[in-house]
Amino acid sequence: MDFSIGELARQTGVKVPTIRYYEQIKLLPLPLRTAGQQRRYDAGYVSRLNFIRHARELGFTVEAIRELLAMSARPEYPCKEVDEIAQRHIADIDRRIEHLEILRSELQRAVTACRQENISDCQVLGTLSVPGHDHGKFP
Amino acid sequence: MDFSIGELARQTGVKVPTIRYYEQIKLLPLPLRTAGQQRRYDAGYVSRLNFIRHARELGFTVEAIRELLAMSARPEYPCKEVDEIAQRHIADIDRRIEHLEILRSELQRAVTACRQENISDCQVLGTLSVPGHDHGKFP
DNA sequence: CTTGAACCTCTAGTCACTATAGGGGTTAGG
DNA sequence: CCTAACCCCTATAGTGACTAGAGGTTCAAG
Repeated sequence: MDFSIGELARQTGVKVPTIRYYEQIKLLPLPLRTAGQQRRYDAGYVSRLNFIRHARELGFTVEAIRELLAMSARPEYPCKEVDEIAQRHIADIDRRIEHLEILRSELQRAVTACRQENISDCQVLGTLSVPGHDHGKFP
Repeated sequence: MDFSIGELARQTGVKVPTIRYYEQIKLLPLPLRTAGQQRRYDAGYVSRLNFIRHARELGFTVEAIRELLAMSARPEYPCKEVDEIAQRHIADIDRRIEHLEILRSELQRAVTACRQENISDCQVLGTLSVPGHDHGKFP
């Protein structure tokens, strides 16, 4: 019923040193140990670690995940709060997507404009200087 | 004609400690110094630092920026290489946007499903466990 | 009972900054 | 010329979220 840290890593896709790191920063509770001090986990850890992994992939910080876990431990906690944290993250993701799209189009513009032989005529480097503000040469 | 590090910071939007950090990691050449050891910059630094700042905002690593700067220093360098680096970054940005959009829709789904009173019925936490794989409770 | 993969702890490194402590320099007004 | 206010200096340590390495121990299969 119990299994090793390597097995937990396999089941969740979280690397072994990362699991130990999560334990150290108290994202994961201290597991049982064998007589020889090796960690032994059960299914509960798989759920919790999957939750953590997925939340990390969604861009939640460890701090935010700690909040969510603390909430989930108290079922009387209103859903509204969880919802709020998630909403904050959606707004954040939107900002990041928007930023990346602007950057993408700027880079794309730079690249398609770049059809010269020499770097001195290449638009990419020029575009990387803030466009519309400064097109000077850097020494 | 020359100005202080604070003035350079104001002109570029890069913080003073970050400018010193860039100098330390050799992204910026050593500036002139006053008799009292204070750094003095000229317009060339503004261009170069604007370039660095913008490239960082575009998601280029310091290492990639170093490449670009090295290229720009040798005008005989073929534009093709610069183009290639930029293309790699566009591909990278595309992957990041795609990832964020998946995450966004997952979060959105979780939030709109969350209309219960108590966390025990809240879908957000469930959705954060990997959907389709594990909906167990974590202790 | 032996072997070897997997485990253990501890420390240090990564990236790109940011913050702090404890000083010294520069400039404008009096 | 002096002082206040503000800027600047170095050096070190801290951040987040891991990742890597050294050097030693344990467990399960054969």
